[in-house]
Amino acid sequence: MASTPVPAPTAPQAPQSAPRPALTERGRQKADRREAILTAAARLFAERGYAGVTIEDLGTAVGVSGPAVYRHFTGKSAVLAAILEGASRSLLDGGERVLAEAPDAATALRSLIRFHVAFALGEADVIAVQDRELEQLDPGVRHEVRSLQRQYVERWVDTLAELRPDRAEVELRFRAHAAFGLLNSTPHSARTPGRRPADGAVRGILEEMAWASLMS
Amino acid sequence: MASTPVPAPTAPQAPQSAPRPALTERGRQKADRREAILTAAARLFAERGYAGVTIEDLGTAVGVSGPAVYRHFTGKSAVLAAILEGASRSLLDGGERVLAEAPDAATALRSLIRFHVAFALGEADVIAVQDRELEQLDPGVRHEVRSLQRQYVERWVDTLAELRPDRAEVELRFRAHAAFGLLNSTPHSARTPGRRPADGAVRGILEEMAWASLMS
DNA sequence: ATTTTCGGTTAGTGTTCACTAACTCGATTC
DNA sequence: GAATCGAGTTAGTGAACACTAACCGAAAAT
Repeated sequence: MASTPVPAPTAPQAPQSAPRPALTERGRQKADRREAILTAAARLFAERGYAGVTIEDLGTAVGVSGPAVYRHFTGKSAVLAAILEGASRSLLDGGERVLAEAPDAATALRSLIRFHVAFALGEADVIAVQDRELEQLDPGVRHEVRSLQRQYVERWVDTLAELRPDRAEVELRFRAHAAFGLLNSTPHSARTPGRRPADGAVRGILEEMAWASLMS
Repeated sequence: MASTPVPAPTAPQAPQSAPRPALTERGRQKADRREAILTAAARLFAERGYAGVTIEDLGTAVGVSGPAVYRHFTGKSAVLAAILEGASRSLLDGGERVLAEAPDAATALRSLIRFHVAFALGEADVIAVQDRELEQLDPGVRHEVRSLQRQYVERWVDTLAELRPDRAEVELRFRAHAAFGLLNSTPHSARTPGRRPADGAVRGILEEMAWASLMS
């Protein structure tokens, strides 16, 4: 299983509302800081939970203090929203990119699994947050994120349906969710370091387990 | 796969410190209320997260209000501690009971899976909390819970090692964790109701997926 | 060179919330 | 039957924290 190349997980990008890309010095520094806040926030939210992190923590983590964060986000929940929207958009985009290149359903499923494993290993913090803190979102954003997640799941379900037309869609959807649970377990094991196979091996094992569980 | 009977998940029980079981009226009512608080707390913590639930919420959920909870627990974190200690103890006890009766490793693994599926489906709230809120515990209790969880995992690893002596222990441990991720995904799907196979089917599918992923 | 913009600062402000104090009243004990 | 106990109540109290106000100074625009 060293065939189809998998696109690297895209960095979460500002959803819309880039009022001025601004090639100016300040504009670039601002974008960098925003990105730094998002990365630090993902790590902190993953470690201590959304409610366990203060705005002050967020600022301190990137070397500014407290209310400076409000120059980049309208509030604490907007930081969470940006993380989760970015994650679900990256997953959906990546999934679609992967499917567009797959010649048949079996390859498609293999590629989806490879892509998702790469994402879960590369963005463990984001995955952990996405799993845990969906409920903390404002209703509007929550609906948006749920919609993106649903679309991503449907790509898996469609692919599985080609491979196992004998099975009901509702079963395939349930199996896809269970497989996500399996693949997204890496942040958990990552929090218990040391007791884990080498990084290269982890990829292969997860891919094997996911395939076996889905097709069993 | 309708053979070995699986013991029902034990209700989480008071860890130690039962200063007086007290067959008196008041004693029984107090125990009932304590139990009611734990059940309600598990549901609320699962829904809104530990930090998203107030002591007032806990009281209201069982028909008393606010500070009455302190008659049963020394504080909010003690409620979480009781839930997580109960859960990890139930899992370990159940796992050991199941292993004691298994004639061979293959049956043992099948029984472990059946037991864990039953627990995850029956105590979805507790499972969700155990997955998400471990970090919120006071260090002492956290260490205790981690130790119990570790012992439970080791039962799985030992069983797997008999079936797959060719594989390194560290891989088997990683696989066990991934399988837990798969099995513990049910609270997630449970939060998205309707879109899920009938309860009877869910059991079988999860058991099949877990077995396939572990033995692949 | 002057004005404007804006990402940063420190110092509040109002609210939420865990926990405590003081008391009440029925069940338990003597 | 009187004394005690203890699970409940309501009314604080203090701390943490999201967010705002007012100001500052350098980069950007004119």
